[in-house]
Amino acid sequence: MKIQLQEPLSKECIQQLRAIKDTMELLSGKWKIQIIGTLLRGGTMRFMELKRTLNGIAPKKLSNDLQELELNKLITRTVKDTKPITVEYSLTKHGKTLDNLIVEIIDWGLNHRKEIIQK
Amino acid sequence: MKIQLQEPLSKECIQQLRAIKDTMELLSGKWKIQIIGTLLRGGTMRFMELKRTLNGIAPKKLSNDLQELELNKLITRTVKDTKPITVEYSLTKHGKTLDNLIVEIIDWGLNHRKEIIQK
DNA sequence: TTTAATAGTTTCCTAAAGGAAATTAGTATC
DNA sequence: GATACTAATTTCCTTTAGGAAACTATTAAA
Repeated sequence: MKIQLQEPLSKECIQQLRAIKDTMELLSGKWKIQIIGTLLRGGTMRFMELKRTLNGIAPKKLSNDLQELELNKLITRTVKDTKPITVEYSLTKHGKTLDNLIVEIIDWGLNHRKEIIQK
Repeated sequence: MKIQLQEPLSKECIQQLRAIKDTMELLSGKWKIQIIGTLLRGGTMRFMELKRTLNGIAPKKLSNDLQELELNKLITRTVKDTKPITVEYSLTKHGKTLDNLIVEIIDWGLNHRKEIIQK
């Protein structure tokens, strides 16, 4: 019988696991990446514009997700003093840094579908 | 009053949204990326080895997630005919293509933590 | 004055994710 | 014969995610 001693994980490794957790908690769920991707394409958009483009999202969900993304400094929310009030959402500089990651996610997903289906 | 006509999303855009969905469904959850990341570092590993390294995972969860990853051709499961049975898990070639993506996720997460905390 | 658009919030419900603890079954050591 | 290690599976439970529908409040057009 072999007793396997466990080396404790290195600090670097623990940091990396935490980084994965941070990123995935932010991006997990059905809508968040779609919201960010839509804003990447569309620039500044209003609530109803987002709601229409993200076909099928419930207003509660959109509202909640936007709040969470704002808390994390990925988007800004600006209330315009127009006649019927309008609210504009756009990505922050920090939010735009998700561009590369989203491209990777898309590329991997496209390739994965090929891999799974045709073999 | 302006009526905003909606152009239907382009085929390319629909494909991209589907690719995001595919990738995120596969990687979402508390443990899957950690399992893949661990196998990327550790090469071939046994069930109990994984369980010890992924500090805190319930055996049921590990078992379920491994099955799901195997179904998606990201890992292989090999039963060894040893005295107490051993089972080895390792990444497929396809599974290893997640390397880049995971690096991006880690890098973004590290940077995000700086961005949020110190400002 | 009814209708519609603005941007949400509230309530209620279902489904999925995930954890804890016990169990299984084969083999091997004490 | 009791204990322990292998790799799970089973049962039960709580938490979280997310959807549907109704509602609020303001403004403006028909």
